[in-house]
Amino acid sequence: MRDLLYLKDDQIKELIELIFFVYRETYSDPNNVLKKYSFGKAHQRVLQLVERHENISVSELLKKLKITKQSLNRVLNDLFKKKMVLQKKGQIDARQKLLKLDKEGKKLFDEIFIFQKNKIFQALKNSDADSVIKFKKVLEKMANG
Amino acid sequence: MRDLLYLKDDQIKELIELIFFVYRETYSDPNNVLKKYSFGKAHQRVLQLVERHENISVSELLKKLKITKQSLNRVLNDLFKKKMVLQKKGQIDARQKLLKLDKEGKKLFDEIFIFQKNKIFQALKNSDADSVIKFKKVLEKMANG
DNA sequence: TAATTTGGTCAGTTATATTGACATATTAAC
DNA sequence: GTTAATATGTCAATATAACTGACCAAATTA
Repeated sequence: MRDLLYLKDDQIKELIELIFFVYRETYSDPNNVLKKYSFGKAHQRVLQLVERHENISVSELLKKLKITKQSLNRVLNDLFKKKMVLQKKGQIDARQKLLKLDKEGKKLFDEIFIFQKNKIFQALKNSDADSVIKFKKVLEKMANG
Repeated sequence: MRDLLYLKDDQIKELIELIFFVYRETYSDPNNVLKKYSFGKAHQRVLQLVERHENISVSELLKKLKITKQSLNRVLNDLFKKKMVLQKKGQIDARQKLLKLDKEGKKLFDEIFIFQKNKIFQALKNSDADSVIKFKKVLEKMANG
């Protein structure tokens, strides 16, 4: 393991702690919004991934979420029932189910997004563009386990 | 809400997605290590917080974790039984139980830390110091919900 | 003394995940 | 054209980490 001389153990431990807090704050339920539909964090994550990746297939979604299809299916069926997500057959491969947000899903996504955006803006209002861009680049490097 | 002109909605959505992935990757590895003691992520988080904040009280721990004391107590009792965490009465306030890592806890913490450190080094080996420092500063701003 | 804080505990419930087994339709390979 | 692999779905049982609500004891503060 090559050493990063500017990164001491204590700083790494701090980083690890911070990542937990930031994750939790970013995803800390826009609770009241989700509870209206008896949805939880699992539904929120699916909504967000489907929004970001329109026409994503179930198996691609599974790879991103790293959960079992049984778990995903429970959540997905909830979302279908409440008209949040639409499915259509894949045109190239008819076995695939391609997913995208339905009207209700877009509404709910936006409602959640407003909370998150607000929170991020509050946090970053005094940060310069360079910092935020570098922040995102480092995040990208760390995201691909 | 003041606008951050350099941050478009799509970039914020990307950020939110990345934060999820980074959290998961940072906290996912040490599973085999934890399973040896039938511990889970909940135990890991307590270990890490107690390591970072020696002599933390139960109520401070609760504030950081944002879970109920019933949840924490289950985890904490597991850790006591396996000699991972030590408690001592607060000297100023005898109601308080101050927590720190026991010998076994230090060993387990280190085992987990090696995984996480390795992963972070892999991710950041081509990043300059400035990026990583700015990354951490932005994280700090975002961590205080 | 009375109220508050710190911590613990019992019991029941919910949300999200797991494993394993099995089923169906579609596509790819031989 | 049969066989194998892929994409998806479903039933059932289990685990984990959280929750709510009720209640208790000891120590500190007002």
